[in-house]
Amino acid sequence: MAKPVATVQKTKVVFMGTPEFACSTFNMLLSNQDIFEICAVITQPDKPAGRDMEVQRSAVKEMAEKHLMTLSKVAKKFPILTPENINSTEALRSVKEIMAHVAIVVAYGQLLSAEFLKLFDHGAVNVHASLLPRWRGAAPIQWCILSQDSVTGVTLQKVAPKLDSGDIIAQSQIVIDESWDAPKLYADLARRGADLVKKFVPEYVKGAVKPQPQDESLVTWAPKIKKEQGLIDWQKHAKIICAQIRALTPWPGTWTTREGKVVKILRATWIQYDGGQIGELVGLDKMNFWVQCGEKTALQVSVVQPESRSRMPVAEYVKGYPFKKGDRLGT
RNA sequence: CGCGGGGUGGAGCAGCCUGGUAGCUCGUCGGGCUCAUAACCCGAAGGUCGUUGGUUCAAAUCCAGCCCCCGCAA
Repeated sequence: MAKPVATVQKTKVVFMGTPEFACSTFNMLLSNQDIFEICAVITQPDKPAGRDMEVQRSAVKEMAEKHLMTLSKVAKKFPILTPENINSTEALRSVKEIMAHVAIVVAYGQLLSAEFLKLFDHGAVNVHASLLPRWRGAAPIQWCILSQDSVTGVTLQKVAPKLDSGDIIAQSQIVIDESWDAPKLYADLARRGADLVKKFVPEYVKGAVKPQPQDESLVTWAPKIKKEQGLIDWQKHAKIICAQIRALTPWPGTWTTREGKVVKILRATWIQYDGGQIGELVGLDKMNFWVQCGEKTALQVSVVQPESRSRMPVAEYVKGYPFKKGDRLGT
């Protein structure tokens, strides 16, 4: 019954990734070591982060170290590399010694030079959280939701020196609606990305799939999100504000101000309404409050987070921070 | 020692600066009103004020340490 595993040619890979998003693919590699031989893991160096600036390791490094600890002393282990600059001559030299077939890159966090890509027989492949050529760049998931796209997906591309411009090996599509927020889409695309890697990387290495070039006329960009993008502009259509709330969670969040203090809005829907000034509180009940937005719409808010406080339903928020009709937000 | 905000009956807050009866909006329980109510009226229960120690005749309130939560920054 058992397959003669030893006769199967394993794909020798170097895995490169950093945050949570990369862990799905990494985990897939760990549990498919009959197909993939993990020669090394490369991730971003530990950095001070969080409150008190404690040094923290990346999600991938944490997972890798936990995995290594479960192995017996004689088991074959892979090294974890955390170069400050992956393109430095020093880093290039140590990666070259690994002699892997291909690098699998998922949200690694550093651009890869042409020199680096030459270190592998088949270069590097990358999981990107959009349907390239749409949303090249650092924050495809957020921009996709901000733009209210109805279809998105994940792309497996051959890494080119120019960011996200590589030939497409495979894609997986998904239809999304207003029920999708960034964390949900992250989780879904991470899983789909892992599936693509499992299915297509061995094929690609064998030369069984021919990567297709991207249509440069359809390129759009998804630059890194800036904190200021979370500030609500009440002039906008409430639908756009809803998209903003779904796209920018959990970071940087979407907020307005009330009497000089920040109030994050964590959950909201919208309605047609025209009866107040922009940013004015136009309605209030036990569970929600409504704020006048642009284009005859209003935002119906149900969950908020006041400055220095935890998130809470509006039902509780209004007990401690009483509202009355006509109050203004965002001033 | 990166910066700042906060921990007060079951929930959300005020009170702290200018020490000395525990307050507000709700919820809960009992009663009333109503065809009815997440409505209204009457009444009641429920709090070691995060924790440890200090100052004081007296600490939620002032001082020091510790624990936990939140935001900024990365």
